[in-house]
Amino acid sequence: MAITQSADNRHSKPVLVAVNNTLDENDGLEALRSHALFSSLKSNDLDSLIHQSRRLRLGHHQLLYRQDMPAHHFFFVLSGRLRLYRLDSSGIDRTLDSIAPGDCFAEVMIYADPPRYACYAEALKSSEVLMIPVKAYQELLDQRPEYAQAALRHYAMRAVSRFHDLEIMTVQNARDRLIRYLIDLLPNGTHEGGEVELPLPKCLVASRLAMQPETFSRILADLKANGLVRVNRSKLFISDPQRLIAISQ
Amino acid sequence: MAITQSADNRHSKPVLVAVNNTLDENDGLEALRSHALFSSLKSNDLDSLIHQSRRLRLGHHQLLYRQDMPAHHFFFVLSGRLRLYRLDSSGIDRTLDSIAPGDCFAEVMIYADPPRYACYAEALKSSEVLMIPVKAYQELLDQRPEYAQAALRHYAMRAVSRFHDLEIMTVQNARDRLIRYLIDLLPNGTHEGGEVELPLPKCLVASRLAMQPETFSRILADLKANGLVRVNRSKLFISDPQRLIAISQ
DNA sequence: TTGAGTAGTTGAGTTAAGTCAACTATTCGC
DNA sequence: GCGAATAGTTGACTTAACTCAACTACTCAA
Repeated sequence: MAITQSADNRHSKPVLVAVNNTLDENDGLEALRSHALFSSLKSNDLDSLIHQSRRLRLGHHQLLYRQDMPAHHFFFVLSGRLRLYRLDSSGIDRTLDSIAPGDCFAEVMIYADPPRYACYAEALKSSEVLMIPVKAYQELLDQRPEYAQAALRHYAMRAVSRFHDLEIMTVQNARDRLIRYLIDLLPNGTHEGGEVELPLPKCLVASRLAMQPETFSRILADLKANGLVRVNRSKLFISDPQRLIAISQ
Repeated sequence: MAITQSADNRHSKPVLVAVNNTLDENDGLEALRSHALFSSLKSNDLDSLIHQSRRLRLGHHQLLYRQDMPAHHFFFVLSGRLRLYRLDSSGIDRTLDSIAPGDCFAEVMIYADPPRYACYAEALKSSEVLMIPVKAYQELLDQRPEYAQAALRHYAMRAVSRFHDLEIMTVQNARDRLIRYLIDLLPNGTHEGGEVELPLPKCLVASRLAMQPETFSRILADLKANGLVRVNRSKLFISDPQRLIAISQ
Protein backbone atom coordinates (compact mmCIF):
# COMPACT_ATOMS: atom_id res chain seq x y z
CA MET A 1 0.00 0.00 0.00
CA ALA A 2 1.02 3.53 -0.70
CA ILE A 3 2.55 5.81 1.86
CA THR A 4 0.12 8.64 2.38
CA GLN A 5 1.79 11.81 3.38
CA SER A 6 1.52 15.44 2.57
CA ALA A 7 4.50 16.00 0.34
CA ASP A 8 5.44 19.59 1.15
CA ASN A 9 8.94 20.57 2.16
CA ARG A 10 10.50 23.01 4.65
CA HIS A 11 8.80 24.84 7.48
CA SER A 12 5.56 25.70 5.83
CA LYS A 13 4.18 22.24 5.26
CA PRO A 14 1.91 19.89 7.10
CA VAL A 15 3.52 16.59 7.93
CA LEU A 16 2.62 12.98 8.52
CA VAL A 17 -1.05 12.62 7.85
CA ALA A 18 -1.52 8.90 7.64
CA VAL A 19 0.57 5.92 6.70
CA ASN A 20 -0.76 2.48 6.10
CA ASN A 21 1.72 0.34 4.26
CA THR A 22 2.50 -2.79 6.18
CA LEU A 23 6.10 -3.68 6.73
CA ASP A 24 6.29 -6.78 4.57
CA GLU A 25 9.85 -6.38 3.34
CA ASN A 26 12.44 -7.46 5.85
CA ASP A 27 15.60 -5.76 4.58
CA GLY A 28 17.34 -3.25 6.79
CA LEU A 29 15.93 -4.78 9.94
CA GLU A 30 19.12 -6.59 11.00
CA ALA A 31 20.42 -3.24 12.24
CA LEU A 32 17.24 -2.86 14.27
CA ARG A 33 17.69 -6.29 15.86
CA SER A 34 21.19 -5.40 16.97
CA HIS A 35 20.27 -1.98 18.40
CA ALA A 36 20.73 -1.73 22.18
CA LEU A 37 17.04 -0.96 22.67
CA PHE A 38 15.88 -4.11 20.90
CA SER A 39 18.64 -6.72 21.13
CA SER A 40 17.40 -7.95 24.51
CA LEU A 41 13.86 -8.47 23.23
CA LYS A 42 12.61 -12.02 22.69
CA SER A 43 12.22 -12.78 19.03
CA ASN A 44 8.42 -12.93 19.04
CA ASP A 45 8.13 -9.71 21.05
CA LEU A 46 10.33 -7.89 18.54
CA ASP A 47 8.43 -9.40 15.62
CA SER A 48 5.17 -8.22 17.11
CA LEU A 49 6.59 -4.72 17.54
CA ILE A 50 7.88 -4.68 13.97
CA HIS A 51 4.52 -5.94 12.76
CA GLN A 52 2.83 -2.93 14.35
CA SER A 53 5.39 -0.55 12.81
CA ARG A 54 5.44 1.08 9.41
CA ARG A 55 8.23 1.78 6.99
CA LEU A 56 8.27 5.38 5.78
CA ARG A 57 10.17 7.01 2.94
CA LEU A 58 11.11 10.67 3.23
CA GLY A 59 12.27 12.94 0.46
CA HIS A 60 15.04 15.50 0.64
CA HIS A 61 14.12 18.19 3.21
CA GLN A 62 10.86 16.48 4.03
CA LEU A 63 9.58 17.08 7.56
CA LEU A 64 8.92 14.00 9.70
CA TYR A 65 7.41 15.70 12.73
CA ARG A 66 7.05 19.10 14.30
CA GLN A 67 8.06 20.42 17.68
CA ASP A 68 5.18 20.09 20.21
CA MET A 69 3.21 17.72 17.98
CA PRO A 70 1.71 14.83 19.96
CA ALA A 71 4.19 11.97 19.74
CA HIS A 72 2.49 8.77 18.68
CA HIS A 73 5.59 7.18 17.20
CA PHE A 74 9.30 6.97 17.68
CA PHE A 75 11.70 6.18 14.88
CA PHE A 76 14.55 3.98 13.75
CA VAL A 77 16.61 5.16 10.77
CA LEU A 78 16.97 2.49 8.09
CA SER A 79 18.77 4.66 5.53
CA GLY A 80 19.59 8.27 4.75
CA ARG A 81 20.10 10.93 7.38
CA LEU A 82 17.91 13.26 9.42
CA ARG A 83 18.41 16.31 11.51
CA LEU A 84 16.74 17.51 14.70
CA TYR A 85 16.18 21.22 15.12
CA ARG A 86 14.12 23.72 17.05
CA LEU A 87 12.62 27.05 16.01
CA ASP A 88 12.68 29.85 18.54
CA SER A 89 10.18 32.67 18.89
CA SER A 90 11.91 34.69 16.17
CA GLY A 91 11.77 31.74 13.79
CA ILE A 92 15.48 31.04 13.84
CA ASP A 93 16.32 27.46 12.94
CA ARG A 94 18.67 25.83 15.48
CA THR A 95 20.16 22.51 14.45
CA LEU A 96 20.77 20.37 17.52
CA ASP A 97 21.56 16.86 16.26
CA SER A 98 21.86 14.64 13.24
CA ILE A 99 20.66 11.07 13.07
CA ALA A 100 22.38 8.30 11.08
CA PRO A 101 21.16 4.89 9.91
CA GLY A 102 21.02 2.50 12.86
CA ASP A 103 20.05 5.26 15.30
CA CYS A 104 16.81 5.33 17.21
CA PHE A 105 15.36 8.73 18.03
CA ALA A 106 12.44 10.90 19.11
CA GLU A 107 12.03 8.84 22.23
CA VAL A 108 12.74 11.87 24.37
CA MET A 109 9.23 13.14 24.98
CA ILE A 110 7.50 9.77 25.16
CA TYR A 111 7.10 9.87 28.92
CA ALA A 112 6.11 13.49 29.11
CA ASP A 113 2.45 14.17 29.70
CA PRO A 114 1.06 14.63 27.13
CA PRO A 115 3.82 13.01 25.06
CA ARG A 116 5.08 15.53 22.54
CA TYR A 117 8.07 15.89 20.26
CA ALA A 118 10.75 18.15 21.70
CA CYS A 119 11.93 19.40 18.29
CA TYR A 120 11.43 19.22 14.55
CA ALA A 121 12.86 16.31 12.56
CA GLU A 122 13.50 16.46 8.85
CA ALA A 123 15.30 14.33 6.28
CA LEU A 124 18.61 15.78 5.06
CA LYS A 125 18.42 13.55 2.01
CA SER A 126 16.02 10.86 0.89
CA SER A 127 15.74 8.52 3.84
CA GLU A 128 13.80 5.57 5.13
CA VAL A 129 12.65 5.28 8.73
CA LEU A 130 10.69 2.74 10.74
CA MET A 131 7.78 4.30 12.66
CA ILE A 132 7.28 2.43 15.90
CA PRO A 133 4.03 3.18 17.74
CA VAL A 134 4.72 4.45 21.25
CA LYS A 135 1.61 2.63 22.48
CA ALA A 136 2.83 -0.73 21.21
CA TYR A 137 6.20 -0.24 22.89
CA GLN A 138 4.61 0.84 26.16
CA GLU A 139 2.29 -2.15 26.14
CA LEU A 140 5.33 -4.37 25.64
CA LEU A 141 7.05 -2.73 28.63
CA ASP A 142 3.91 -3.23 30.72
CA GLN A 143 3.87 -6.92 29.84
CA ARG A 144 7.61 -7.42 30.30
CA PRO A 145 8.94 -4.78 32.69
CA GLU A 146 12.43 -6.31 32.50
CA TYR A 147 12.76 -4.77 29.02
CA ALA A 148 12.76 -1.33 30.63
CA GLN A 149 16.37 -1.84 31.71
CA ALA A 150 17.59 -1.61 28.11
CA ALA A 151 15.55 1.54 27.61
CA LEU A 152 17.00 2.94 30.82
CA ARG A 153 20.53 2.32 29.63
CA HIS A 154 19.71 3.96 26.29
CA TYR A 155 18.31 7.08 27.94
CA ALA A 156 21.18 7.31 30.40
CA MET A 157 23.67 7.25 27.51
CA ARG A 158 21.70 9.87 25.67
CA ALA A 159 21.66 12.16 28.71
CA VAL A 160 25.46 11.83 29.06
CA SER A 161 25.92 12.50 25.39
CA ARG A 162 23.83 15.70 25.58
CA PHE A 163 25.82 16.68 28.65
CA HIS A 164 28.98 16.36 26.60
CA ASP A 165 27.47 18.39 23.76
CA LEU A 166 26.72 21.09 26.30
CA GLU A 167 30.33 21.03 27.48
CA ILE A 168 31.57 21.79 23.97
CA MET A 169 29.20 24.74 23.75
CA THR A 170 30.63 26.33 26.90
CA VAL A 171 33.93 26.68 25.01
CA GLN A 172 34.08 30.39 24.35
CA ASN A 173 35.74 30.69 20.97
CA ALA A 174 34.56 29.44 17.64
CA ARG A 175 37.83 27.80 16.57
CA ASP A 176 38.12 25.70 19.71
CA ARG A 177 34.47 24.66 19.54
CA LEU A 178 35.00 23.48 15.99
CA ILE A 179 38.19 21.61 16.90
CA ARG A 180 36.47 19.81 19.79
CA TYR A 181 33.54 18.97 17.55
CA LEU A 182 35.89 17.43 14.98
CA ILE A 183 37.80 15.46 17.62
CA ASP A 184 34.51 13.99 18.84
CA LEU A 185 33.72 12.82 15.33
CA LEU A 186 36.91 10.73 15.21
CA PRO A 187 35.94 7.09 15.74
CA ASN A 188 39.10 5.97 17.53
CA GLY A 189 39.42 8.79 20.03
CA THR A 190 42.29 11.18 19.99
CA HIS A 191 45.26 8.84 19.65
CA GLU A 192 44.72 7.88 16.06
CA GLY A 193 43.99 10.17 13.17
CA GLY A 194 41.49 9.36 10.51
CA GLU A 195 38.88 10.52 8.09
CA VAL A 196 35.64 11.91 9.41
CA GLU A 197 32.54 12.86 7.50
CA LEU A 198 30.58 15.89 8.63
CA PRO A 199 27.15 14.58 9.62
CA LEU A 200 25.53 17.80 8.43
CA PRO A 201 26.14 20.27 5.59
CA LYS A 202 28.71 22.85 6.63
CA CYS A 203 26.18 25.63 7.13
CA LEU A 204 24.28 23.44 9.60
CA VAL A 205 27.44 22.38 11.45
CA ALA A 206 28.07 26.12 11.81
CA SER A 207 24.56 26.63 13.22
CA ARG A 208 25.05 23.67 15.59
CA LEU A 209 28.27 25.25 16.86
CA ALA A 210 26.75 28.71 17.27
CA MET A 211 28.78 30.43 14.54
CA GLN A 212 28.16 31.92 11.12
CA PRO A 213 28.82 29.83 7.97
CA GLU A 214 31.48 32.40 6.99
CA THR A 215 33.28 31.91 10.29
CA PHE A 216 33.14 28.13 9.89
CA SER A 217 34.55 28.41 6.38
CA ARG A 218 37.39 30.71 7.47
CA ILE A 219 38.39 28.54 10.44
CA LEU A 220 38.43 25.43 8.29
CA ALA A 221 40.48 27.23 5.63
CA ASP A 222 42.93 28.26 8.32
CA LEU A 223 43.25 24.72 9.74
CA LYS A 224 43.79 23.51 6.18
CA ALA A 225 46.48 26.13 5.54
CA ASN A 226 48.27 24.98 8.69
CA GLY A 227 48.22 21.36 7.56
CA LEU A 228 45.97 20.28 10.40
CA VAL A 229 43.15 18.91 8.27
CA ARG A 230 42.72 17.93 4.65
CA VAL A 231 39.30 18.78 3.29
CA ASN A 232 37.42 16.96 0.57
CA ARG A 233 33.82 18.10 0.37
CA SER A 234 32.21 16.91 3.59
CA LYS A 235 35.05 14.52 4.34
CA LEU A 236 37.88 15.75 6.55
CA PHE A 237 41.16 13.95 7.12
CA ILE A 238 42.77 14.59 10.49
CA SER A 239 46.28 13.13 10.61
CA ASP A 240 47.36 14.34 14.06
CA PRO A 241 44.51 14.92 16.54
CA GLN A 242 46.98 15.63 19.35
CA ARG A 243 48.33 18.62 17.44
CA LEU A 244 44.80 19.89 16.88
CA ILE A 245 44.06 19.62 20.60
CA ALA A 246 47.33 21.34 21.43
CA ILE A 247 46.49 24.43 19.38
CA SER A 248 43.00 24.67 20.89
CA GLN A 249 44.36 26.17 24.10
CA MET B 1 29.20 7.85 63.87
CA ALA B 2 31.45 10.38 62.29
CA ILE B 3 31.58 11.10 58.61
CA THR B 4 35.02 10.15 57.42
CA GLN B 5 36.14 12.14 54.47
CA SER B 6 39.29 13.87 53.38
CA ALA B 7 38.48 17.47 54.02
CA ASP B 8 40.43 19.23 51.27
CA ASN B 9 38.82 21.71 48.99
CA ARG B 10 39.06 22.57 45.28
CA HIS B 11 40.73 20.60 42.53
CA SER B 12 43.77 19.37 44.35
CA LYS B 13 42.22 17.14 46.97
CA PRO B 14 41.25 13.54 47.32
CA VAL B 15 37.55 13.03 47.85
CA LEU B 16 35.17 10.60 49.48
CA VAL B 17 37.27 8.03 51.23
CA ALA B 18 34.83 6.27 53.49
CA VAL B 19 31.58 7.14 55.18
CA ASN B 20 29.96 5.08 57.86
CA ASN B 21 27.35 7.01 59.73
CA THR B 22 24.02 5.28 59.57
CA LEU B 23 21.02 7.31 58.58
CA ASP B 24 19.15 7.31 61.86
CA GLU B 25 17.65 10.78 61.68
CA ASN B 26 14.62 11.02 59.49
CA ASP B 27 14.35 14.73 58.77
CA GLY B 28 14.64 15.91 55.21
CA LEU B 29 13.46 12.60 53.81
CA GLU B 30 9.90 13.72 53.02
CA ALA B 31 11.31 15.44 49.93
CA LEU B 32 12.93 12.15 48.94
CA ARG B 33 9.64 10.27 49.30
CA SER B 34 7.91 12.70 46.98
CA HIS B 35 10.65 12.66 44.30
CA ALA B 36 9.51 11.17 40.99
CA LEU B 37 12.16 8.45 41.21
CA PHE B 38 10.97 7.19 44.58
CA SER B 39 7.31 8.09 45.00
CA SER B 40 6.17 4.93 43.23
CA LEU B 41 8.25 2.69 45.52
CA LYS B 42 6.47 0.59 48.13
CA SER B 43 7.13 1.86 51.60
CA ASN B 44 9.31 -1.06 52.71
CA ASP B 45 11.36 -1.00 49.49
CA LEU B 46 12.10 2.68 49.98
CA ASP B 47 12.90 2.15 53.65
CA SER B 48 15.34 -0.58 52.74
CA LEU B 49 17.00 1.70 50.17
CA ILE B 50 17.24 4.52 52.71
CA HIS B 51 18.64 2.10 55.26
CA GLN B 52 21.49 1.25 52.89
CA SER B 53 22.17 4.94 52.20
CA ARG B 54 24.29 7.40 54.13
CA ARG B 55 23.82 11.04 54.95
CA LEU B 56 26.83 13.16 54.08
CA ARG B 57 27.70 16.73 55.05
CA LEU B 58 29.81 18.78 52.64
CA GLY B 59 31.61 22.02 53.42
CA HIS B 60 31.82 25.08 51.20
CA HIS B 61 33.70 24.18 47.97
CA GLN B 62 34.15 20.58 49.08
CA LEU B 63 34.38 18.04 46.25
CA LEU B 64 31.86 15.18 46.27
CA TYR B 65 33.23 13.18 43.36
CA ARG B 66 35.57 13.49 40.42
CA GLN B 67 35.03 13.05 36.72
CA ASP B 68 35.82 9.45 35.62
CA MET B 69 35.81 8.14 39.18
CA PRO B 70 33.97 4.79 39.48
CA ALA B 71 30.40 5.60 40.44
CA HIS B 72 29.28 3.53 43.41
CA HIS B 73 26.66 5.99 44.58
CA PHE B 74 24.15 8.45 43.28
CA PHE B 75 22.88 11.37 45.31
CA PHE B 76 19.84 13.19 46.57
CA VAL B 77 20.30 16.76 47.82
CA LEU B 78 18.82 17.31 51.29
CA SER B 79 20.07 20.87 51.75
CA GLY B 80 22.53 23.36 50.31
CA ARG B 81 23.50 23.50 46.64
CA LEU B 82 26.01 21.75 44.39
CA ARG B 83 27.44 22.33 40.98
CA LEU B 84 28.45 19.92 38.25
CA TYR B 85 31.46 20.81 36.15
CA ARG B 86 34.07 19.28 33.86
CA LEU B 87 37.75 20.06 33.38
CA ASP B 88 39.12 19.98 29.88
CA SER B 89 42.64 19.09 28.82
CA SER B 90 43.89 22.61 29.54
CA GLY B 91 42.39 22.49 33.03
CA ILE B 92 39.63 24.98 32.32
CA ASP B 93 36.69 24.59 34.66
CA ARG B 94 33.35 24.39 32.80
CA THR B 95 30.24 24.67 34.92
CA LEU B 96 27.42 22.66 33.37
CA ASP B 97 24.66 22.44 35.97
CA SER B 98 23.64 23.32 39.48
CA ILE B 99 21.70 21.04 41.80
CA ALA B 100 19.16 22.21 44.37
CA PRO B 101 17.62 20.50 47.42
CA GLY B 102 15.09 17.89 46.28
CA ASP B 103 17.08 17.04 43.14
CA CYS B 104 18.54 13.65 42.45
CA PHE B 105 21.74 13.55 40.42
CA ALA B 106 24.82 11.67 39.21
CA GLU B 107 22.61 8.93 37.86
CA VAL B 108 23.90 9.60 34.35
CA MET B 109 26.77 7.15 34.20
CA ILE B 110 25.20 4.39 36.27
CA TYR B 111 24.49 2.24 33.26
CA ALA B 112 27.79 2.85 31.52
CA ASP B 113 30.31 0.05 31.72
CA PRO B 114 32.24 0.54 33.93
CA PRO B 115 29.95 3.02 35.68
CA ARG B 116 31.79 6.29 36.10
CA TYR B 117 30.91 9.86 36.94
CA ALA B 118 30.63 12.07 33.87
CA CYS B 119 31.79 15.22 35.67
CA TYR B 120 32.98 16.70 38.96
CA ALA B 121 30.47 17.60 41.68
CA GLU B 122 31.20 20.07 44.44
CA ALA B 123 29.22 21.87 47.13
CA LEU B 124 28.67 25.57 46.44
CA LYS B 125 27.94 26.09 50.14
CA SER B 126 27.66 23.76 53.07
CA SER B 127 25.26 21.05 51.98
CA GLU B 128 23.85 17.72 52.96
CA VAL B 129 23.33 14.88 50.51
CA LEU B 130 22.04 11.34 50.73
CA MET B 131 24.43 8.79 49.15
CA ILE B 132 22.42 6.00 47.63
CA PRO B 133 24.43 2.90 46.64
CA VAL B 134 24.00 2.12 42.94
CA LYS B 135 24.16 -1.58 43.73
CA ALA B 136 21.24 -1.39 46.17
CA TYR B 137 19.12 0.49 43.62
CA GLN B 138 19.99 -1.96 40.86
CA GLU B 139 19.12 -4.92 43.05
CA LEU B 140 15.79 -3.28 43.77
CA LEU B 141 15.15 -2.85 40.04
CA ASP B 142 16.07 -6.49 39.45
CA GLN B 143 13.57 -7.58 42.10
CA ARG B 144 10.84 -5.21 40.96
CA PRO B 145 11.36 -4.37 37.29
CA GLU B 146 8.15 -2.31 37.29
CA TYR B 147 10.07 0.38 39.20
CA ALA B 148 12.21 0.96 36.13
CA GLN B 149 9.37 2.91 34.53
CA ALA B 150 9.82 5.77 36.99
CA ALA B 151 13.56 5.80 36.33
CA LEU B 152 12.86 5.81 32.60
CA ARG B 153 10.59 8.82 32.93
CA HIS B 154 13.25 10.59 35.01
CA TYR B 155 15.99 9.97 32.45
CA ALA B 156 13.77 10.95 29.56
CA MET B 157 13.04 14.27 31.25
CA ARG B 158 16.70 14.82 31.92
CA ALA B 159 17.61 14.16 28.28
CA VAL B 160 14.99 16.69 27.12
CA SER B 161 16.24 19.20 29.64
CA ARG B 162 19.84 18.85 28.41
CA PHE B 163 18.51 19.16 24.86
CA HIS B 164 16.94 22.45 25.82
CA ASP B 165 20.17 23.63 27.50
CA LEU B 166 21.94 22.87 24.24
CA GLU B 167 19.40 24.94 22.33
CA ILE B 168 20.18 28.00 24.44
CA MET B 169 23.87 27.55 23.73
CA THR B 170 23.36 27.66 19.97
CA VAL B 171 22.15 31.25 20.42
CA GLN B 172 25.00 33.25 18.98
CA ASN B 173 25.17 36.33 21.13
CA ALA B 174 25.85 36.66 24.80
CA ARG B 175 22.95 38.98 25.62
CA ASP B 176 20.33 36.73 24.08
CA ARG B 177 21.79 33.62 25.77
CA LEU B 178 21.57 35.38 29.10
CA ILE B 179 18.00 36.52 28.46
CA ARG B 180 16.90 32.99 27.53
CA TYR B 181 18.65 31.62 30.57
CA LEU B 182 16.78 34.07 32.82
CA ILE B 183 13.44 33.32 31.17
CA ASP B 184 13.98 29.61 31.85
CA LEU B 185 14.55 30.35 35.52
CA LEU B 186 11.09 31.93 35.82
CA PRO B 187 8.81 29.44 37.54
CA ASN B 188 5.57 30.41 35.80
CA GLY B 189 6.77 30.51 32.23
CA THR B 190 6.86 33.68 30.22
CA HIS B 191 3.42 35.09 30.92
CA GLU B 192 4.00 36.14 34.46
CA GLY B 193 6.95 38.04 35.83
CA GLY B 194 8.59 37.25 39.10
CA GLU B 195 11.69 37.02 41.16
CA VAL B 196 14.32 34.47 40.25
CA GLU B 197 17.43 33.55 42.17
CA LEU B 198 20.58 32.75 40.21
CA PRO B 199 21.40 29.12 41.01
CA LEU B 200 25.13 29.86 40.76
CA PRO B 201 27.38 32.82 41.61
CA LYS B 202 27.46 35.27 38.71
CA CYS B 203 30.94 34.27 37.58
CA LEU B 204 29.77 30.66 37.23
CA VAL B 205 26.58 31.62 35.42
CA ALA B 206 28.89 33.45 33.03
CA SER B 207 30.99 30.29 32.56
CA ARG B 208 27.84 28.22 32.05
CA LEU B 209 26.71 30.64 29.33
CA ALA B 210 30.12 30.72 27.61
CA MET B 211 30.93 34.34 28.36
CA GLN B 212 33.35 36.26 30.56
CA PRO B 213 32.25 37.55 33.99
CA GLU B 214 32.84 41.10 32.74
CA THR B 215 30.48 40.53 29.82
CA PHE B 216 27.84 39.08 32.14
CA SER B 217 28.15 42.07 34.44
CA ARG B 218 27.88 44.57 31.60
CA ILE B 219 24.83 42.89 30.04
CA LEU B 220 23.06 42.75 33.39
CA ALA B 221 23.90 46.41 34.04
CA ASP B 222 22.46 47.27 30.66
CA LEU B 223 19.23 45.32 31.26
CA LYS B 224 18.95 47.05 34.62
CA ALA B 225 19.48 50.48 33.04
CA ASN B 226 16.67 49.72 30.59
CA GLY B 227 14.28 48.77 33.38
CA LEU B 228 14.06 45.15 32.25
CA VAL B 229 15.33 43.59 35.48
CA ARG B 230 15.85 44.75 39.04
CA VAL B 231 18.93 43.24 40.62
CA ASN B 232 19.45 42.50 44.31
CA ARG B 233 22.55 40.36 44.87
CA SER B 234 21.74 37.00 43.30
CA LYS B 235 18.01 37.76 43.16
CA LEU B 236 16.62 39.24 39.97
CA PHE B 237 13.15 40.64 39.52
CA ILE B 238 11.72 40.37 36.03
CA SER B 239 8.51 42.34 35.72
CA ASP B 240 7.80 41.84 32.02
CA PRO B 241 9.27 38.67 30.48
CA GLN B 242 7.55 39.36 27.16
CA ARG B 243 9.49 42.60 26.80
CA LEU B 244 12.72 40.75 27.56
CA ILE B 245 11.95 38.17 24.88
CA ALA B 246 11.03 40.92 22.45
CA ILE B 247 14.41 42.61 22.72
CA SER B 248 16.28 39.31 22.33
CA GLN B 249 15.68 39.32 18.57
C1' DT C 1 35.65 43.09 64.16
C1' DT C 2 38.96 43.00 61.11
C1' DG C 3 41.46 41.75 57.35
C1' DA C 4 42.45 38.45 53.61
C1' DG C 5 40.57 36.48 49.82
C1' DT C 6 37.02 36.03 46.48
C1' DA C 7 33.34 37.98 43.61
C1' DG C 8 31.67 41.61 41.08
C1' DT C 9 32.06 46.13 38.50
C1' DT C 10 33.79 49.54 35.34
C1' DG C 11 36.99 51.60 31.92
C1' DA C 12 40.12 51.50 27.90
C1' DG C 13 42.13 49.15 24.27
C1' DT C 14 42.25 44.96 21.22
C1' DT C 15 40.69 41.11 18.68
C1' DA C 16 37.49 37.60 17.24
C1' DA C 17 33.56 37.04 15.02
C1' DG C 18 29.50 39.01 12.79
C1' DT C 19 27.53 41.44 8.57
C1' DC C 20 27.06 42.55 3.91
C1' DA C 21 28.29 41.76 -0.64
C1' DA C 22 30.14 39.47 -4.58
C1' DC C 23 31.41 35.55 -6.27
C1' DT C 24 32.11 30.24 -7.27
C1' DA C 25 30.82 25.47 -6.70
C1' DT C 26 27.55 21.95 -6.08
C1' DT C 27 23.11 19.72 -6.08
C1' DC C 28 18.79 18.39 -7.78
C1' DG C 29 14.78 18.44 -10.49
C1' DC C 30 13.38 18.72 -15.10
C1' DG D 1 22.88 17.61 -19.33
C1' DC D 2 20.90 22.25 -18.25
C1' DG D 3 19.63 25.76 -15.32
C1' DA D 4 17.81 27.34 -11.00
C1' DA D 5 18.49 27.11 -6.32
C1' DT D 6 21.27 26.22 -2.55
C1' DA D 7 25.76 25.81 -0.29
C1' DG D 8 30.23 27.39 0.32
C1' DT D 9 34.09 30.86 -0.08
C1' DT D 10 36.48 35.20 0.19
C1' DG D 11 37.07 40.19 1.02
C1' DA D 12 36.12 44.58 3.41
C1' DC D 13 34.14 46.59 7.13
C1' DT D 14 31.83 46.81 11.69
C1' DT D 15 30.69 45.47 16.18
C1' DA D 16 30.37 42.42 20.11
C1' DA D 17 32.97 40.39 23.24
C1' DC D 18 37.52 39.48 25.21
C1' DT D 19 41.66 41.08 27.85
C1' DC D 20 44.01 43.58 31.15
C1' DA D 21 43.84 46.61 34.88
C1' DA D 22 42.08 49.10 38.72
C1' DC D 23 38.87 49.28 41.78
C1' DT D 24 34.75 48.15 45.16
C1' DA D 25 31.86 44.99 47.69
C1' DC D 26 31.19 40.87 49.83
C1' DT D 27 32.18 36.61 52.68
C1' DC D 28 34.22 33.94 55.97
C1' DA D 29 37.21 32.74 59.42
C1' DA D 30 40.55 33.98 62.98
